[in-house]
Amino acid sequence: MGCNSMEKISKPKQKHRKGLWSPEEDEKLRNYILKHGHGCWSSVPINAGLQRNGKSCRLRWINYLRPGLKRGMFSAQEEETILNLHRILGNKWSQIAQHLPGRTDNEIKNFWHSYLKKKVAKPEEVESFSKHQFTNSNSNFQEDVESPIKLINTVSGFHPFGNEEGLSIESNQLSANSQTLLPPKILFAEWLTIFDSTNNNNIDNDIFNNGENNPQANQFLHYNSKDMDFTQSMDFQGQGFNQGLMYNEGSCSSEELYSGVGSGCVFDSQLKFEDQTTPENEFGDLLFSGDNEIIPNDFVMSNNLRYI
DNA sequence: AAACTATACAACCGCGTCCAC
DNA sequence: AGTGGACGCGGTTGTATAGTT
Repeated sequence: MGCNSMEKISKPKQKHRKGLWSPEEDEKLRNYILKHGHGCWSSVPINAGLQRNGKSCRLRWINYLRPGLKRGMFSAQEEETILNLHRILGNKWSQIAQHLPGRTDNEIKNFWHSYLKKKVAKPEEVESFSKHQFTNSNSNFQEDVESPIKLINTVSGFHPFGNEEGLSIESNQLSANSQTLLPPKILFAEWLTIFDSTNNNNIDNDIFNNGENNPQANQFLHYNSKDMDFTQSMDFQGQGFNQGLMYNEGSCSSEELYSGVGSGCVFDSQLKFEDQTTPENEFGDLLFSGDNEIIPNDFVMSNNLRYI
């Protein structure tokens, strides 16, 4: 899956290093992926000159090296988001992480085990929180909540469907199929840097032109970042679509993107939507709601997926 | 100062799923 | 249809550091 035959061949057996990553290893991995993309993870350590297995490289990249990650303390809002989503979804850390831009599932999981779990275990400490969030705090939340989408909106400020009336889910469906609660998951089939809104340079233009004239840009077009989803890269807090889609604010040149130091980058891609019983077009409306039309109006619909 | 304990978080492991062959 | 490899997820372990005795 995801590896072509050329990438699968000639993998020498070697003893893989384990344990903490050194700064040198981080540097090798970062440089390699920013330059070539990860492609087939099992080939990454070989090509990058690392004595690790592909799985370890993938984890290190996703949880630590990937651009756009937040570090440091969780905010009160993030904490509330995790608590509420955990009530609905349980230990679905990856799904919870989709609502927390810049946070990884591993980070959220650790935060839960080290802090939130204990907090929830002490009812007096969460009582005020529960009363604040839900009008009827003395009974089962899953039976009381009137709209799961409203809940998600409340806790994360995220309005995936434009209006909550667009989705009606009976409350007793919550535990039966928590998948239906999620906003449409949008995956980057290919992670592309498109442009620096203030500084169109040659690389950017070449990328615009599908990398035809620039090998480096062409390589970049093959960057496979299907790990990223749109909720992690889009800023829903009100900034324009022409800025801050990846890092929430500002913009960055492609050099900054390559080096991972930019304060904000704009992505476009062959965006792929996972339709999770959402009404059609409503999320599309959201994507069109900015000053700049970033999504061409040519959705390709299938049973389960929406492609742009 | 040393030993011990608690905590946070990075990383590993096993399993389920997907996909190419 | 069966098989094997790769990926992604969640549970668990390992390790570094801070705090306490």
